[in-house]
Amino acid sequence: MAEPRYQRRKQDRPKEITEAAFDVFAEHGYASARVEEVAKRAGVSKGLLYLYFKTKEELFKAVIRSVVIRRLDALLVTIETTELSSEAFIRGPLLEFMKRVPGSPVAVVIRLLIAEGQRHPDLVDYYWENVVSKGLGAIARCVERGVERGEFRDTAVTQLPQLLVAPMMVSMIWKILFAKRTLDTDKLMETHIEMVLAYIKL
Amino acid sequence: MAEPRYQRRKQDRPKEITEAAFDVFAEHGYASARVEEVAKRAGVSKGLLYLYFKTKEELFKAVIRSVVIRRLDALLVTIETTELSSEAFIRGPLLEFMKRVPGSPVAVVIRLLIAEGQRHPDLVDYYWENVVSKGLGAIARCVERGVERGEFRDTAVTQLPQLLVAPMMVSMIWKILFAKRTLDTDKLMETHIEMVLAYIKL
Amino acid sequence: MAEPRYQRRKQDRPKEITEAAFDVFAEHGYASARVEEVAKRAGVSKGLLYLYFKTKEELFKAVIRSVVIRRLDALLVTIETTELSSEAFIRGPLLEFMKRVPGSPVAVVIRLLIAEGQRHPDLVDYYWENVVSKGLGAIARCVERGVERGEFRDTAVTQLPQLLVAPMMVSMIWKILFAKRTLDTDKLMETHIEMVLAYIKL
Amino acid sequence: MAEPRYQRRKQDRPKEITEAAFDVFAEHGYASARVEEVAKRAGVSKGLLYLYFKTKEELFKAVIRSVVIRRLDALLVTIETTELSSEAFIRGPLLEFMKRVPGSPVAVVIRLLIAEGQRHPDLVDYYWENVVSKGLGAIARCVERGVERGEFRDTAVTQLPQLLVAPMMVSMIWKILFAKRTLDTDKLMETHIEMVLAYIKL
DNA sequence: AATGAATGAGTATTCATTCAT
DNA sequence: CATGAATGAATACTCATTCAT
Repeated sequence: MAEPRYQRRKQDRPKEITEAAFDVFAEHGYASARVEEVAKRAGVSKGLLYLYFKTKEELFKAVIRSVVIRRLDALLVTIETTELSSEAFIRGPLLEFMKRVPGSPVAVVIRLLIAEGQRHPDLVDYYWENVVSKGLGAIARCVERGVERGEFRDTAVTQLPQLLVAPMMVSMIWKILFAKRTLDTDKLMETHIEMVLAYIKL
Repeated sequence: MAEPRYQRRKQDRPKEITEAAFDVFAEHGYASARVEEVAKRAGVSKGLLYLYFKTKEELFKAVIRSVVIRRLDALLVTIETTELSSEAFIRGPLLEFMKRVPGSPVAVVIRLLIAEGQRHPDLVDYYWENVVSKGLGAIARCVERGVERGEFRDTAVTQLPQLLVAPMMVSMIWKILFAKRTLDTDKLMETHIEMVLAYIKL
Repeated sequence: MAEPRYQRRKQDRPKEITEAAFDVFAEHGYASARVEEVAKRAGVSKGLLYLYFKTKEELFKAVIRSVVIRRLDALLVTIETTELSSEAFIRGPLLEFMKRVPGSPVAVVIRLLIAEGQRHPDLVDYYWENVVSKGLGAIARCVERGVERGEFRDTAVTQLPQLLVAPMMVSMIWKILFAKRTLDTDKLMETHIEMVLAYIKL
Repeated sequence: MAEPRYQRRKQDRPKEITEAAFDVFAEHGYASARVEEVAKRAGVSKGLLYLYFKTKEELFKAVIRSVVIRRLDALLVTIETTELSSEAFIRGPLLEFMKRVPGSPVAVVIRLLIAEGQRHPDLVDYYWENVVSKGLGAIARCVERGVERGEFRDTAVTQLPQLLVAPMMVSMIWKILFAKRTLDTDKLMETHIEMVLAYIKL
């Protein structure tokens, strides 16, 4: 009767909890987030929460990790397998991806990492390995391939993929801090990409 | 030779305290910073600290403000009064300034604001008015002048000075989070400026 | 044989705590009472205490209220339903009641109210409505009935029931302040009642 | 030029301080009164205050004592030397005196004693010896004299002078606690005296 | 004598974590 | 597994008192 639901919930518990935790951390930051509030929002008792996550810190790490994994992989695969020219890829899928990031949970994670990173170096390492280094590596390879194919000049951009994503970072910070001051972040990123391409195209 | 327990330095106290507080907040963030440690580092009793700052929050705000004011004004004045061409100014003083920021206390303040901004909107407003809006405004005017003088094309950059400072933001975040992964932030900014100038120059 | 550290007595806790708190407030007054001592006497951790009472002030109010409610109602009912003559009632149940008050917890509450009333006007209001105004009202009605029945003259006593309870107040204050100086408070009240009755009887 | 004032102030300092302290204690009670506020209101530095009174408690005691002494003596002398009959004295000077008390500083002192008495037994002793026992003794003697002179019957009132002052106590407590509920305290005391006299007169 | 900056012990309150049920 | 009552260490803030000036 009600059992299937019960079964299902049991399976989903960790996810339900990290999702509730994500919201709470997003709202209050790590230090000011209450474990109790996480439990309440997850519809779970405090005790049960501690059954799944040994400490608040564990929970925090789980939250960061759970958000991180998803999104990126699709992009990475596309980069490796795409048949588009590098320019087309940058103008298309990459720009699209960058536009989505500042409003996504990733922005929250970045904020949490900036705030708490110093006290959780392993988390930063994790994030570095799974997101930043992978992401930047993929972009670098995309540019490289453009160079190899004779689309692009060989410029510092090949070594510094950060140059491509910089406006995404700015947009993210802007949304976090200055939400009430409008900024056309799409335009920002489009123009930036334009600029970069003008600079590197042969 | 014992240090005097009493010192009576009403004039210097606020600065001594905010400086100690800056260090502590920089290390731990707002929530995890202990008032007692601030006092200890300032070589002062907890009680005295509360004589100068009514609450921990007040102290935090004083710290943010004390860091903010200084640096920027010199640059702004230079922008308004310089006899350099816009290009020369951007390549010279502005780039220099941008290179210095990521390693300066401003980076710490940014980090604190990103972490705590949501709970201290007045602080964000303060920062916006005194730093961001002023700074971006000055850069925008510099570009504008370049356009007026026939140095530059009229591009989106005129409306989006964020495009110029984006790599500075990236460098800052990088230093905060990934200090141990080297990144040639100077090269990053130089290349970026190169790119922008190539894009906007007639 | 070690006492269990955990007890789980949600039902009884509030009463256990307010009772301990009553003792502590009685001994030290509000301001000098330490929450920690209340907890200790209640055999409870400080944290638990705050689970039941949001603040020390809340606890204080709960204590006052918990003492107030009880005692009076029986008397009030008796006054309304008694078949005794007013004189017999005053000489009997009322006098008995008055004799008991100065040694009862009510005396403590009065002391606390006198001490702290100014800073807790709502508590004074509460006490006024639930005790003083009810009690004086009932006594007034008792006298009035005596007048209606032709037992008593219509004197100022009808309007000023305080005249009947005055020696109870004196006895209370005396016990609070001058416990070590003996005073036959029973005799005091008996004589007083005698005096009043002599004055109002036809 | 300004010297005389300086001299004068020096003489008056203790009085100025205790007067300021009286106000502050009256407003906040002992525990919640700030020494700093006393100093400020006395127009004196905290340090100087501690030159005159070793501790807050000393200051408190000085305040209590300073208020106590005055008023009573005049009455006592009058009682001993009056040529009025006892009845006339009670109806006249004594009643007048009683009427003045509830609105006088004495009421404040009583409140402070009720609140703090337990922790300052010596103060209670002091008050007992200098005020209560003297005052009640004098009233008792007045009644006694009435008995000796054949004005009054020999009743319990002779032994329990509290019976005469009871409504004064009630009025005092009333003003302290229920200031906003009107009570004709003069009428209360007049009627009471009437009652007592009717009871004890031959 | 006079000041008020400085001290530090003391206290209410919070919250991650535990554990009897 | 699940609960939430219970714990207690941690921490911001206060205020009587001291003492260099």
